[in-house]
Amino acid sequence: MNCKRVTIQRTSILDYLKAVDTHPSAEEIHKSVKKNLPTISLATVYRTLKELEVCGDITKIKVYKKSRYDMGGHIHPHIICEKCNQIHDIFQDEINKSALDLVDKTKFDVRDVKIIFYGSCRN
Amino acid sequence: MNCKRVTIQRTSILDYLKAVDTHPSAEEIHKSVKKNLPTISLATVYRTLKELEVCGDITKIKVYKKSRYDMGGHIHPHIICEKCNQIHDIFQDEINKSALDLVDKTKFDVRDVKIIFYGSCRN
DNA sequence: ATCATTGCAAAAGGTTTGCACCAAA
DNA sequence: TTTGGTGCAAACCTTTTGCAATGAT
Repeated sequence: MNCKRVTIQRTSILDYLKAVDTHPSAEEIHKSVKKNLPTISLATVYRTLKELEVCGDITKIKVYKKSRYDMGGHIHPHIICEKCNQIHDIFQDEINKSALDLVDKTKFDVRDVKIIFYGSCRN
Repeated sequence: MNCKRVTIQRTSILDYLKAVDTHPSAEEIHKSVKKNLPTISLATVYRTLKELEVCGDITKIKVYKKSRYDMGGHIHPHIICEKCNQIHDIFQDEINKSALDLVDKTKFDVRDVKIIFYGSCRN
């Protein structure tokens, strides 16, 4: 972590994010981390998540009103299932690449793409 | 409009959205429509926008905390300029199409894609 | 006359912030 | 010791909602 100080709160949050392959919300993260660190506050979770996002270590995905966080190693598209209300990762790099290739780079300096599909998974 | 009743509020909002080629927020829409219809409330703007979105007539784009609305005829990618903080339309249909072609449709029933580029425009 | 729509004000709900205290360096 | 991090509670801000009044059909 490229923070100035390594605290138990920060390492706990990061450990949790590393361990999990879902896309938890701040509240879910808070609830889980609290099990081993009962005094941690939601505010700290938000502050840490913001840092991690700015550093590019995690991706924030807005679903309805809540933000969900993804610590998947590299940027990839997601699909939001409107039936089960879950976020699924799509590990097809070509999608991101082809979008980046196609966009008109004479008009824009592109830094990042977020691609979100909406539909339903076949669970 | 496929609403049950045609009111001056609804037609005003729709007329405004049709006239404009930017991506106004609910507040901006409210402010503009108010000029000719001083009593219209923000709540009505939100209620109307929600209807239009459900009907598929407009697209909602979240930027930071606010929602912005796009009534562009068909779905297309957007780029959010991190310098001027504006949303620009990208009219390159191939981007959406290639994303839709690439995503694994054996696992998902895809209804819609939202593609947002982040970067800067060359203004 | 009916009942969807409106305006108002209050509530909701996720996220941020001020501040005093605490702890990593 | 210094100064960044934390917890708490209050504030924020956009969006939603309950309700009585209004107006389209």
